[in-house]
Amino acid sequence: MADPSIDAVAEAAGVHRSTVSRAFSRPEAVKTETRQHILRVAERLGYTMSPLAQALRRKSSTFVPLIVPDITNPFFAELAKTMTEAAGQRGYQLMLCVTNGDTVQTAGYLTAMQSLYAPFGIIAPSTRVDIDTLAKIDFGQRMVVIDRVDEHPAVPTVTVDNRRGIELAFEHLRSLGHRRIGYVSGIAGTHTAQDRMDAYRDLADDPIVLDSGADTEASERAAAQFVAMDDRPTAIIAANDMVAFGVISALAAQGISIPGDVSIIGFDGLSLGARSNPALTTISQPITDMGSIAIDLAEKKAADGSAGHVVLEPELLVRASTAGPRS
Amino acid sequence: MADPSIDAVAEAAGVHRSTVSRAFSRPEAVKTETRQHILRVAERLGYTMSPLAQALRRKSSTFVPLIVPDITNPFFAELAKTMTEAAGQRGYQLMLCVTNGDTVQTAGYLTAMQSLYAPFGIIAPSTRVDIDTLAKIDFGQRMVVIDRVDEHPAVPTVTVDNRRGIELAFEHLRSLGHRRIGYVSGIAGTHTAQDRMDAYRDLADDPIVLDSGADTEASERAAAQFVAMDDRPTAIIAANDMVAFGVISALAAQGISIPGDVSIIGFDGLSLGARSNPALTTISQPITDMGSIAIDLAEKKAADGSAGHVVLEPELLVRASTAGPRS
DNA sequence: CTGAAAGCGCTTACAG
DNA sequence: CTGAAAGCGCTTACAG
Repeated sequence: MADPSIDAVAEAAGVHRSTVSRAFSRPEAVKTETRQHILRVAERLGYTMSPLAQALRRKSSTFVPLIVPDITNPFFAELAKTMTEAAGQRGYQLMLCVTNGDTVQTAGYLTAMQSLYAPFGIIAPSTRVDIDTLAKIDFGQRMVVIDRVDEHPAVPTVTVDNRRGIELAFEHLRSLGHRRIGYVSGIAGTHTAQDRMDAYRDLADDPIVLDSGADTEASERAAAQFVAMDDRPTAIIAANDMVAFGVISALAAQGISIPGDVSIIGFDGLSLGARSNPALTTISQPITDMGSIAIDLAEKKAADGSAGHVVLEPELLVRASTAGPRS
Repeated sequence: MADPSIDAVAEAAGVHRSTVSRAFSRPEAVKTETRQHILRVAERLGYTMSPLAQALRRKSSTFVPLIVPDITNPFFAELAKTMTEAAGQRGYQLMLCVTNGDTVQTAGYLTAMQSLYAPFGIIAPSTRVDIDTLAKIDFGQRMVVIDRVDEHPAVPTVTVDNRRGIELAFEHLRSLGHRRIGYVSGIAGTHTAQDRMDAYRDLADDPIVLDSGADTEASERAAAQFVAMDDRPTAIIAANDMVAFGVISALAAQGISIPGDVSIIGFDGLSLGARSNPALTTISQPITDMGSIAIDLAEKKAADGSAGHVVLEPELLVRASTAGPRS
């Protein structure tokens, strides 16, 4: 049997469909008695309102897209999880859009969400979007991005203080006694990656940047490079946890022991780090906060046009991949 | 400016809106000349059809839900990725629904998708749904599940041959010279988990089942148990890759070397296994095929009511976590 | 406080 | 091959 429509409820309750509509969306505009009667009838009939019809009529829906480049990357998966919850609590339906780094795909999602009357959208960091073309499409004006966006101050953003994170990593490593501290970066091109790298270069006494990239081979290159060095660093800061995992795997395959021969610290605070070998010491980002803050910023912009820029504090999370240098 | 509607295109092209509609959805029903003119005008105006209005009118949409318990689990993330692609190629829009194991949430998604006129849906393995209540709701009749569902042969399913996978693991380990082969399982309760465990018990000469569960602590318990044994197994089969990672981490923390002291083989074939320490030997599932097959099954059922049951072949993927036993 | 009417953007028999 | 009409399930000024 088909779902009952608003007219079916109206008829069964002996009122006009506009009254049924009000009973749900503006309860204070309907006499209590009438409303309760309607609600009861609706309940009995198993009525649920069609979000489609509602969105079409209102020209606004509760679908909010989260655009990520790759859901297979645990960082985005964790972000998606927390954002799904944050969105749900506020009455939105998060729609996960995976672009695989394809700019055309991204544009496609944007126009699709526009036709779905999404109130706003969230763009995850390192999603390749041309912010300028974004500015051209109407829906583009309603995106908040989880990254820095210097050129367009009107775009709300939420980020972690990457410089502070790298600083925490140095503090931890130095307090352990390390002096020669290297760095391995992931894919270049995002602000986040850039900020971490810049912070490393500023803060290192003697910067040693190993070969980088996000694929497994890049990790192997970095490991090979490390092994070939005369004066190896005693500790390595990885641009993010996934890079750290890759480097640890490649280094261990070359017989290097962690943290015995070299300490490694990651960045992101993935829960996966708890079950890696060794458990990963890392700089953790408050991913959970990011989700709700992103939504807050979007709502705030919709309300008064203001573009907030929130910067969150990272934290040191000590596990087992760092120790004092071999004496 | 608002998106142009079908009427705007019709007016600009000097035809009736029904003709515009046909030009898109039943091109062969419109004179070539007229159609090309309409398409040109639509293009110029930047017209995109409203999926909302279309679904409402047709009472059918292209939204297909993929219901997963936890997107943070890399297996589901990989499944989501491949399914997104498979769906996209066939003109569907995959909507990822994360339940966090909550049955009420799941039911909510189901009714939501029903009101969105989803043609069908996919349920990932180990998603806790009461198949019987599923049978009651209308949309429930149009789900395909990626797991075994013995009680309801009318539900299309796609699975990997779990028994064969465990067999492959034994073959690999035995050919390496292992005789005492243990097992660590994940969360119990799914058919998949059950099938793998049953296969292990059948195939082992002398079953040794370590403490199990999916959390980090369970891994630690399993490791502690292993360390305390007088006659330790020389190899361990883990019910899935995530469990393998956890056990390796916990074992290594106790000073056990892998594969030196004990070989470990996983099950799933996550790409993450390539960057674990050591890189994980595993039984890989054809996750990519699962996505497109699930959709095929759904379409087939919609077409002729038949419920297909596809069983896929697993493969041995040798990496670095297995080796011969210490002699 | 409630009803009647118009309309959101589309599709699809039905005529012609 | 094309147009005119009805209608999908809702909402929201406008009357009363």
